[in-house]
Amino acid sequence: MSIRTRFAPSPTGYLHVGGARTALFSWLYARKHGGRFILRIEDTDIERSSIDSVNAILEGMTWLGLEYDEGPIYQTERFNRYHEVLQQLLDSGNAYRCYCTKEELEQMRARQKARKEKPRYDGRCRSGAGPREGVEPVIRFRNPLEGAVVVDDMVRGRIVFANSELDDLIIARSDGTPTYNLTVVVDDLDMGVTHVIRGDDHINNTPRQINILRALGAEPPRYAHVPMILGDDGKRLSKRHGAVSVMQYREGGYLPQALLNYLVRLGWSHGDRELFTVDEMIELFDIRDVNRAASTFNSEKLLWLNHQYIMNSPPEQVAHHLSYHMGRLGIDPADGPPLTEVVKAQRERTRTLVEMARNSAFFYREFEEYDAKAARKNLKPEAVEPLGDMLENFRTLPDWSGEAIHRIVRETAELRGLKLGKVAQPLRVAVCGGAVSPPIDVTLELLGRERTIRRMERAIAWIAGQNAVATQSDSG
RNA sequence: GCUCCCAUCGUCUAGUGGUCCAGGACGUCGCCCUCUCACGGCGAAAACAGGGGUUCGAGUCCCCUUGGGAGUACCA
Repeated sequence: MSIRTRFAPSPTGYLHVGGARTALFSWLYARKHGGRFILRIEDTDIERSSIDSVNAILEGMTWLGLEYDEGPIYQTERFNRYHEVLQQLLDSGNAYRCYCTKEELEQMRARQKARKEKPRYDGRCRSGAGPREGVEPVIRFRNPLEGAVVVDDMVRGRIVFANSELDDLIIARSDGTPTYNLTVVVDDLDMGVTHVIRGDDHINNTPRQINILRALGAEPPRYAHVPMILGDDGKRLSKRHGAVSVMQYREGGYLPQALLNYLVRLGWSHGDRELFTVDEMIELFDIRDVNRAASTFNSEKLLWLNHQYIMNSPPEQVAHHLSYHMGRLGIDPADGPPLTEVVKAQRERTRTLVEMARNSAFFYREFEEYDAKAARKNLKPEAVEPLGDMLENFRTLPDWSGEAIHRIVRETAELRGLKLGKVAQPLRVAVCGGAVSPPIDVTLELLGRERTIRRMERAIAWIAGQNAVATQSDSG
């Protein structure tokens, strides 16, 4: 039998990293076994679902490259089917109408809690309650009273639930709409899902779903409950923990590959390996190797991984993603050196694309002003002469190459009896505005002769200006 | 409260009864390289939650305690 997995988010917010990892695991499992991966949108809670959320989820999946083979399937389009199953359950006696009011149920729960019991429906309508005026009934599933449900979970092993712990859950609201536990069961059944891979917050729902499945005369799929991802405070990851939306990582300058690699290693490992291409993940991943314990999201390690991918991915690929961030800064890459060259020059010193874009802006447009600290330290009167020397040489340099530029910088230092840093640093600040850039020869080569000369002149003038101000205030 | 799940360095993890005075990675701290920032190289500190068993032998199996998490909805 060919394997079919699914990712079934409810569209009540963006795609967050926890959901993305669950989706990744499902996707990998299907890919590894040559099966199919289905995307299903669980939007039966009309109050809380939104089209914006659907789009946000789709956008996140696309950016990560988790393409689905079927779907998206919307549960709201399957109401006829759910009603059919509901009727079937009613007819077979596996479900019944319940006329208890919300108030009654709340009181029941309050009393149970006061007695330190587990709050649950006591089954008062189970043996055939008659209609009550002004009460639209809900439909409840008639859960077996005795016996146990055994789940052989692919990551947890065997879990046993006593039916006596379960109550008769609501499978249709009083407005007739089906609830989650019914729709998952029907959908997984209809869609031929063979492996349900989901967060372990669903473990407690599993025995109920299995009971419904059995009442329908179906065999349950295999289950794999993967652990949750916790925030820095040890609590379940949520919107309170800041950047948890997948798309926020795009904005933050992360490569989708890096996020995927980080996510797959959270709860799964293959010996001592840290870096996996997507193809390697598909080859090596096994749901049985997934950890049982919850893990904490560590932004520092993600940053390191992102840097690894920036350094080791093909420059063209990095450049492609970088152009998005250049665009966000209002920069047109046509106004300067090729982006792939910038990537090669910057990749070792920037851990995110946002950083790379920001630190490379000077290649494409003038910077507003010098970094105060860098200027104070390097653009001093004693820098004027070496800068002037180099400027003259640069004007007449026959070939504007890194080697030639490097030779001039080195010779200037030797001629003036200065350490290389004393010459290179002022030059760096002059052309890029700050104290940090790629090696000076690489920087100048990419920047081009025109811009280099203009900025050196500007720096020399600026130093003179500073000097004049200082002299003035001295005499005043 | 009740039910279920979980427990190796700060974090992610390796480890499936002996080869573990516990290995790797991130981070941290030294040193080296160096025109800045980095990259890179070398090195260091850092963990089997506690207690009982089982066994010749336990991080590895069992039980209890403790600590965390989830569920307990006419949410998914």
